[in-house]
Amino acid sequence: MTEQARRTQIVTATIAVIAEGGYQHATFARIAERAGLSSTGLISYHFANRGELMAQVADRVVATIGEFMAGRMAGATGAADALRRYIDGNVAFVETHRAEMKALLEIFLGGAFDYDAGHDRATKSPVEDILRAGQASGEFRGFDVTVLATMIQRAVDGLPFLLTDDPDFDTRVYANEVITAFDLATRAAP
Amino acid sequence: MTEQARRTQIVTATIAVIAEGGYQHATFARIAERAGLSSTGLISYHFANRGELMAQVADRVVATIGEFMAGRMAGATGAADALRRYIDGNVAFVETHRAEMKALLEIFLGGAFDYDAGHDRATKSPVEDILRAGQASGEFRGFDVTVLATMIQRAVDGLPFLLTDDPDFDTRVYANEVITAFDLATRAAP
Amino acid sequence: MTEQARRTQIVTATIAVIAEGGYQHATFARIAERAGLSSTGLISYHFANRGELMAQVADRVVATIGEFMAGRMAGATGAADALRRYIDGNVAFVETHRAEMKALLEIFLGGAFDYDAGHDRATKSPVEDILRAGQASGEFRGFDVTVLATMIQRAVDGLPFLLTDDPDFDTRVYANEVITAFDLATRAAP
Amino acid sequence: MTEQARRTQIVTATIAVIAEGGYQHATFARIAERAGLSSTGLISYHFANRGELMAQVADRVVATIGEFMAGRMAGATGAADALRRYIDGNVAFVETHRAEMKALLEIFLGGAFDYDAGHDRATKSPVEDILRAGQASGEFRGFDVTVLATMIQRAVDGLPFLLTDDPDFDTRVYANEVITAFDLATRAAP
DNA sequence: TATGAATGAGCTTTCATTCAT
DNA sequence: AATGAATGAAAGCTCATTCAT
Repeated sequence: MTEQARRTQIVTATIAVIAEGGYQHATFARIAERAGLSSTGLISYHFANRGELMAQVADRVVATIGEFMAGRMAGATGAADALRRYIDGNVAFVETHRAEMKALLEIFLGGAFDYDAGHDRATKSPVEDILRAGQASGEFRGFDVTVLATMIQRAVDGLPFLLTDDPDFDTRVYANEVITAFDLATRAAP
Repeated sequence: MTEQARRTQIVTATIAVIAEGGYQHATFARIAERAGLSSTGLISYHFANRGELMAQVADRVVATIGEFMAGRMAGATGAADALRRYIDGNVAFVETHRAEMKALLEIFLGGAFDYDAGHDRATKSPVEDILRAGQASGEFRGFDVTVLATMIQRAVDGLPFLLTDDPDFDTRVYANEVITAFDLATRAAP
Repeated sequence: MTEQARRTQIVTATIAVIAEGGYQHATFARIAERAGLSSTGLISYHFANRGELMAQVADRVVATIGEFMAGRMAGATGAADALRRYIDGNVAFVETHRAEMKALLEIFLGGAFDYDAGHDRATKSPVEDILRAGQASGEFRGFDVTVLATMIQRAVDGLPFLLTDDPDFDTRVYANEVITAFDLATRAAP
Repeated sequence: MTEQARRTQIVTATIAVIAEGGYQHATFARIAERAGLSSTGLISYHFANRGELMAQVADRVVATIGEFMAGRMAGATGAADALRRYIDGNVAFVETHRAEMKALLEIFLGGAFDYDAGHDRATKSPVEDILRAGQASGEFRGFDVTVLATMIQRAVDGLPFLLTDDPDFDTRVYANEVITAFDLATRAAP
């Protein structure tokens, strides 16, 4: 088996284990079992330490989101439309990649792992870019970009937790309500 | 030293340790060291197990928030005003109780501890009550209450994380921006 | 409360706790709770250490057995009759003092406590005396006294274990069978 | 070192430690020290928990007894002869496997470990089978099988304790006396 | 590249015992 | 004589990581 394939396999197993039992529950033993590995030593062989494995998991999910969102954002007709697409796309991603999203949030919140800087750069920046563009074009009013970006990102990231409580919650309702709310909250006065 | 005083002291030390290093980092050894205890056995002596200690920490913070917010909410002139006070009060609480708030969020997100039911009842319900009242009085438009309540709570809970990244961020700006945004997002069309 | 009364109370509680949960389960905390004491320190105050407490428990039960058996053995008409009374008396004691007997055996078998010397002197010797007397009088055949005494004592001590497995086992059947068996096994050839 | 060899080594060390100091004394630390292991974690690595280790010890000794006794019982010419061989075989086993036998008895009597069901099935049943066969063939008289089986098993199991008190006691004398006694106690009237 | 046994630090928890009051 | 908080050693167990093969 090639090195790359092995790493991919381990990362995939890690995502599954985290999504099912949380960050704390995701021990090397459980990941190895899920991946069908013969030894936990194999994980250490391919990743320098636990932190690197978790970073790779985060990277993979962030990359997957990036690809997914790129298709969703393409052809946006303006900042308001872009924001709408951003929210809708993120919710759509959660619908189809619930485990990945859960794993990503668990890793960020789960402990010693300090990935926040990278996270922010990877996830908050696009929203801030949209917001700034909308203010420049006059579509959006003059709010604090950091605060609104935080609010939007947290609204979007809140869906997996809501789904954990109520797995049958209608994600389309969630998307539409969040889109409407931030449309009202950001648009420039007429 | 009286039992109650000791328990209080241990809970206080636990809050500090969690706020600094996160839930996972908060081992009995570190809590004991921070509290100046002679052994971790003293923690077990006063709390049945780790879960009970964390539950006590959560209870204390929730109670503190409750008292604080009761004073802030008193005299609200309507749903819109109540929502404004709710957001402003929560932010004000974070300003003065940064460690407590961080600890509370860490415990909820941090692992095996299943306090979610209580948390929701204690924190989401008040917001939902305000939103429903505003819809009934005609102050608010006809949004989905669960979604908006989730958004508001997550916006408020996001501040401690933002402060972790940038400890000097202006919390008044945060409060005002969130208040304005949700005022726009919830108010009924004229 | 007088010192003697307190010691008696603690010994009584210890017997009850051991009989219910075994030697290992009988911690100072559980004994104190059962006795209604305010602190485990009170046990340490009245007994030098755990070993002394257990020795006192054993002493008390042995003394109780001794008194009980003295009445049963009085008026024996010979060695065979004495042996019959010994077995019957021991079984009768177990019937009426199941907890005490269980506690005694638990202590002997339960651990670091080395009470065997005293136990043997207190419990095996009487049987050996009977057997020797029977051989001297010609009632018993010429067996090894130590071995037969061991067999008899172990047969008698086996009842509590049999009762633990099957609490409804008929103790009278047990007594009569053991009496008959050792009558046959010890009597001199005609 | 292979897993099986390590498990065997740990079981062997556990038998030695129990035989010397009793069940309670046999902590992971002492077992590891006796086996020359680097840490107690190695025991946990090979056995799920303390109970499983003790069960393995019991299983090993029971299996060893079984093999030993199978050779001894083969070719028995009747129930009386089988009983003689059973007693003699058990005593012979104790002669050559004193530590194993002590360990087995300690584990059964030593505490939380509930192996009784298996023990009874493994050790009491064979005796009961012999007794029932002897009653059916007319070799034995009409006693209660459960009681006599208990007596015989306890007589046999008593030898290790007698040897603990007096290590030089002649085991052949013990075997012959027990055989004679139960021969007299069980045989049918002429 | 993979194995799997081994390591050792660290975890929570239990407990008899001590001691100031 | 009694209290009850405190102590500290020891327990079983978990886990990421190492290493010889």
